[in-house]
Amino acid sequence: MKTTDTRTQILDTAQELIQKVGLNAMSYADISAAVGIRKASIHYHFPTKDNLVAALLDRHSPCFFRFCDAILDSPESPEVKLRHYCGLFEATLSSGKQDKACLYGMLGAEMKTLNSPLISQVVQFYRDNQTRLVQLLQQGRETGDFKFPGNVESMAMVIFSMLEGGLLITRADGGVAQFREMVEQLIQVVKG
Amino acid sequence: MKTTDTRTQILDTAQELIQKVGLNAMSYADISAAVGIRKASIHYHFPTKDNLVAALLDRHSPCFFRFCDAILDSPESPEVKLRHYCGLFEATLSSGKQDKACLYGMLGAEMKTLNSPLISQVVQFYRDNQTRLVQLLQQGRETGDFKFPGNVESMAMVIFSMLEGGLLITRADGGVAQFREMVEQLIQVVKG
DNA sequence: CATTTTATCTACCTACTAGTAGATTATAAA
DNA sequence: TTTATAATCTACTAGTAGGTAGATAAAATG
Repeated sequence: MKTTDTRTQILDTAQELIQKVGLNAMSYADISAAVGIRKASIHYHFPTKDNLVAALLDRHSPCFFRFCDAILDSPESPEVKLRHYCGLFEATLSSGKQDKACLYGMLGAEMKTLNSPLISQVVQFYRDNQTRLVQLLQQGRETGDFKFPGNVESMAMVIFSMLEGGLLITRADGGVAQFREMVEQLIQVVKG
Repeated sequence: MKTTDTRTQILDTAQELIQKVGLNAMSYADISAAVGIRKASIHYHFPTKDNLVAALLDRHSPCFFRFCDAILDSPESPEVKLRHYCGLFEATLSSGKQDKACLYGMLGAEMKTLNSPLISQVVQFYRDNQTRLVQLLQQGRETGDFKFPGNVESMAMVIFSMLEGGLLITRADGGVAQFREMVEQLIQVVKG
């Protein structure tokens, strides 16, 4: 019955706020109110906002790709793997009050207000996803499950852009049902 | 050689700033500095920030869909029309220092900090695009130019999400070249 | 020319931002 | 028990946010 340590509570709260309203609209005062400690205590754990966000991404990225690679390394068919991969994004949207978008999607929109270390972390996330998708599409082509024209790299971009954009758009209108429909359409297209 | 009127200059500057850094990171002071007038003068033209953004969207949306409908009503083939439609998005990315994303994409990310009249305007833009895309895809299917599985509505969502997400992602990494490659891949897929 | 309207200005307000200094409490080690 | 460390607090700073009051200048109107 031990309570989560403060540092983790701060990170959890910050992440939720960023996914909801964005980094620029989230303040230490907001976190303070949500966690139930004073602003200065947050500065004790994370001296600057940049420290906080960097720590957030350092924590999130390995976690996401652990899930991701578990899917890729599973004995399922490429189609099922792709479905599960897209499910990682859907999970973001369907969690809570359905008001959260992808953490890196939000930061991508606010990219020009970030300083370079953070930008690199965000860009790296995009590239790492691209790599995984290329791998998965290649696999599907070899097994004959996937039949689509063009090259796997371009197709991976199509898919990743669609997932990131789809989260933002269906959050605004249509919700998780629309998102699912969109993913299903994508899979039909990839199967050819 | 007449100079653009102040109101227009304010709107132009605000739009550019929002597309670059987002609404929450843009201030009246920023606009003031760029246009070369005092903050209070901006408040004369647009009493509140909400007024400004509403005016911005009121101006932008008709303009965008005039372009959009000109493409749809042209005598070109569906494939060429789709290419031109995607070109409207590419134009945003390739303009200026290649640091601008879609106006409505940025506002979509910041949606939860907007108040409802603005939210409606953003959502309407998404729906209006969806409508146009459905129309275009239907047309292409009838002429036999487009051959893709599933229904046109879902495919329209795939395309629009990809365009919005693609702008954000390629702005961060890859630039307009990557964006073009992604669009080309999409068109191959739609042609079947 | 006199008056009104439009547009801009200076100077300010209140609320909030990230961040700091230093006192205080709790925990753990000696 | 004493001492050091870790974590929290109160109270503050300087800067910026959106927004307002009221003076002033410029343009149009009678």
